[in-house]
Amino acid sequence: MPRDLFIDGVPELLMLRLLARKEMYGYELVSEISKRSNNVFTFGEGCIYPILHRLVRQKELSVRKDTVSGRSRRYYKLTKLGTKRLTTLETSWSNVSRGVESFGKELGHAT
Amino acid sequence: MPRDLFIDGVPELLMLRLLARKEMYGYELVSEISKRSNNVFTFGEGCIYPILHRLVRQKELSVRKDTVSGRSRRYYKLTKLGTKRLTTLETSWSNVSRGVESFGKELGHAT
DNA sequence: CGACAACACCTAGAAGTTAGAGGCATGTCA
DNA sequence: TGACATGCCTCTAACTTCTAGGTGTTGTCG
Repeated sequence: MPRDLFIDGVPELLMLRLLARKEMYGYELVSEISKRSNNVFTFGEGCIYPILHRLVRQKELSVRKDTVSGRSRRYYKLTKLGTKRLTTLETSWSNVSRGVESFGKELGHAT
Repeated sequence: MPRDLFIDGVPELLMLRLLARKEMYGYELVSEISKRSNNVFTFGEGCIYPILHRLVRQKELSVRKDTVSGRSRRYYKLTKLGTKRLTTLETSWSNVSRGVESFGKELGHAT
């Protein structure tokens, strides 16, 4: 089965949006994204974790280890760089989104 | 340099939208997309041609050779399969687009 | 004539992202 | 004890776009 189109970059954007509000752990992000999007976006853990690791590597997220009821968790939080990254992604998304929409409109209104 | 985000599938979508109106040739598509999008999207030939070839391979486009003022051109046109493909892409784009927007609104990220 | 831009097509390979499958370990509850 | 949900992680495959090149023709300008 071919991968879903137009998804490129969306997981990262949604993750950063959530993390901009409060720190969260990986598993939590997975279920929160599904829930908040009404199952429109159902990214698995194999999708979320690599992105998390990359963002940490790029110093856009910071990690805090904690243990809750015997289970170790890694809480991720935005750094200043991460905030900039989010802004960049929002701008980028906005450009592409409006670009595609207006492209469609131009074609629809032409006679 | 990292690849542009959120672009995945967009070239194909725009190409199909244009080809749904009239047959066009590769070089024409390249410049038309740049022009129509006010240079928001500037896909090079190396991006357009492989997609064209794949769509023909999948029988979603048909080709017609022609020679205009001494220059040979390959005109591409949508087949019935191609029309279905366009519908699929439009739906897919719509889902992702609305998903991201509503996800943003819930969080208070309205622009 | 000779050089050069514009036109028109094409390929190969790299880069980057998501998806799937699976492996661990812990705590709870019947 | 066994079954199950929670929570973390890795590896590999698959997919798409992008860069950088290559080929050949036409028209133009000095």
